[in-house]
Amino acid sequence: MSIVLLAKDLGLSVSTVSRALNGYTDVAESTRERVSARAKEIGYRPNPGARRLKSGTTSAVGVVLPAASSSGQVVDAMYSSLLGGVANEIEPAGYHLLAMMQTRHDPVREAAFYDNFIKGSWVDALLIVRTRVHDPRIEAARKAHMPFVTYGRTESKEPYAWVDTDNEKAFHLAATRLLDFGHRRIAFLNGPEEYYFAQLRHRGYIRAFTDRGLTADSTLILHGEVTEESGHVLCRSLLIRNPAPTAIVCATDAMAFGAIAACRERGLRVGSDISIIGYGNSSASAYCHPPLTTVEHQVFENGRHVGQALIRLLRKEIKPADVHYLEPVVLVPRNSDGPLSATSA
Amino acid sequence: MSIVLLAKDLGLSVSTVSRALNGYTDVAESTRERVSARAKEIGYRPNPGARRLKSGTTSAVGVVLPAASSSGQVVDAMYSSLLGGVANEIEPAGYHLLAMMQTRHDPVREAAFYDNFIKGSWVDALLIVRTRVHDPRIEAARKAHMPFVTYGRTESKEPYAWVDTDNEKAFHLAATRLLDFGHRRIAFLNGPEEYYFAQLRHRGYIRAFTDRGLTADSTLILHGEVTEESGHVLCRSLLIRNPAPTAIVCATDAMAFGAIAACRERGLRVGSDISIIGYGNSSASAYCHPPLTTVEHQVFENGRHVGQALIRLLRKEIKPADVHYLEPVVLVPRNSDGPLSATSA
DNA sequence: CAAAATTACAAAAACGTTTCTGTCAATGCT
DNA sequence: AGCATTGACAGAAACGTTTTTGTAATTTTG
Repeated sequence: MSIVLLAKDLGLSVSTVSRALNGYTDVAESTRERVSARAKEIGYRPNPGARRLKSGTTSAVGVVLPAASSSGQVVDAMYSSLLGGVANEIEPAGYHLLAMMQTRHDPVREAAFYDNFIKGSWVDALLIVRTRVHDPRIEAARKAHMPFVTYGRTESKEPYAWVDTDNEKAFHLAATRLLDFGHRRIAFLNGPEEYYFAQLRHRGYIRAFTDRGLTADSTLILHGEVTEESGHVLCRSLLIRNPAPTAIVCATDAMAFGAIAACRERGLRVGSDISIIGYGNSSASAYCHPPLTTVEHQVFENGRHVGQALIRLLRKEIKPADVHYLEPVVLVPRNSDGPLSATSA
Repeated sequence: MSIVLLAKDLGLSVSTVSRALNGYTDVAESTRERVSARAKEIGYRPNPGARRLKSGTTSAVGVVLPAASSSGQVVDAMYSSLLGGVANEIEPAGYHLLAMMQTRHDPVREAAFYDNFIKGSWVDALLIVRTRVHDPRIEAARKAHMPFVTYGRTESKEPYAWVDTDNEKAFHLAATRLLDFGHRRIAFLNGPEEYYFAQLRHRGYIRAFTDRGLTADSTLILHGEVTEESGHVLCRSLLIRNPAPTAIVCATDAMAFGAIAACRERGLRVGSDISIIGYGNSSASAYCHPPLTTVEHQVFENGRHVGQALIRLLRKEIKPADVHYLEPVVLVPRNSDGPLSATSA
């Protein structure tokens, strides 16, 4: 069912039908209605390939799914929600989401991958996730004049479009809460150093100490994957120290679960003997034992902001320098932390 | 950089260059090498839109992300892994993954959605997830001659391509283990009835009883979303009964976490006072308290099988009737279950 | 009222491929 | 030698749109 058949059926020229369907002003309102009515009737759908060839646009936004760990087998579960939020916003605007997979954690191949993808004109815009402190992907997209939004920020001289959560404030809040409880030996199970979010969280954690004239003990800051496994081994290494930390703030709820398990193995009661704060407010965090004090993080909602930004960028309603969304931070107090007890001090 | 520039550069005709690049036999081996060498040199990439228009193929596989709950805001975290596995397999073959979002849980709109998508020739093949007992999407894809693989099975007279986990065996195993422990009042927190996986799990659970001449108490079978929240409220409703169940098998680890929380609220020690078995072997299941007895479920790996099936289907190397992959079942015993204690009996 | 402007449509080129058909030389066969 | 076959390439149409340009008829303007 092509446009030429539709035109023939209507007794109009192909160009008029095309212009009618695409909202041009030089077609009479009456014929426009006649055209769209008949189009719907016989189920005409413009061929995306032809449209794409002619107009040079793809109606697609690209994203590459990063493997969560070095194993390359896992994808961070968070991306389900993020992509869901993005798709939710871009689809009403006629865009689809094209997902690729980054199988290996290899900077050289990554550059070639992105280059191939951008130059191949597969998508009209890009969503860049898991931003690193210095991220070459941003330069690559800018050079190719490909609109993009990053989820997470990066160090860049040029302005760019980003959506992010307030990592610094979140961990400032968490550490401050623990300091208020009287804790001083507060460990920090952070994510991999190369990611910018880890850097920002580090900054917030440090600032909580300096804000009250204290200095953080840098030996209590550990880096690792944001998984239960990693949280478990990292926390174990912390607990055999002397003196051991009296509180731990974790980069994700998953890490916190691992840490809680490690504490339990040592006979420590989480919430009284030791305090633990997570991040993400995952649904599990409300049902674990003890219920986890954590920081709200609405990934689906952030995805919606990304999608909106993408659309407005594609429509040139806004400049990259003007799209910044910083998710506000809310701490969710539960029972995994508390005042420094006499015993642990 | 189009093929005509490349042809001009090489002093060959466009058709010869095209045929050289696409592996036709009527081009000399020497020229083929010359062409591909020069193509790589000047960075020629066939325009996907043009190729798509001419050949009618899109190099894309479609999948629609179902909203997890009726709220329509959440996407099941499992899909990250599944899509990761799929992408991992189809990308080396030159295919991408096109993801859409099903915002509403509405059968009528769903049909229109799929119809629009299939007819619109956006993708070469489809991945259908969250199969229901009777699933109209399968008939729609078949009618449109669109190759497809389902993740999860359905009731269908005609053969079709599917990848699934052995739901029936998994819950037969879990229930049998609890029966072996001496439990008889074994509740089942199942997923929504409309999904076929729930039906199969039900069947396995029932068969565990009948296999040893027992009959399951149907009032102990509850249906709900596969979330912590749902597991929590369902389990609570179970525990106020008299007599209460002495064991619970859950459709997912998440449900089990909710159930564990409900038990703890009632002062029940999970693993001795009451037994709980989950499903999925999520990373959290190993670190919660008590560590959860569960059933292995490798979603990424299943995704890879889906991807392979899709590729072989697209290459017509195999017929839909011949692609069936049933993930083997392995029970992971941990500490959340145990023998029926004298007190609870 | 003639000229200019506007309205509503049509013709045709173009996007960059793929593939069908054609051609010419070289080779094989009887 | 004469004819059919094969090998290696070229020409040209076609895929289904969008968009530039063109052109009548109608309306507005001075």
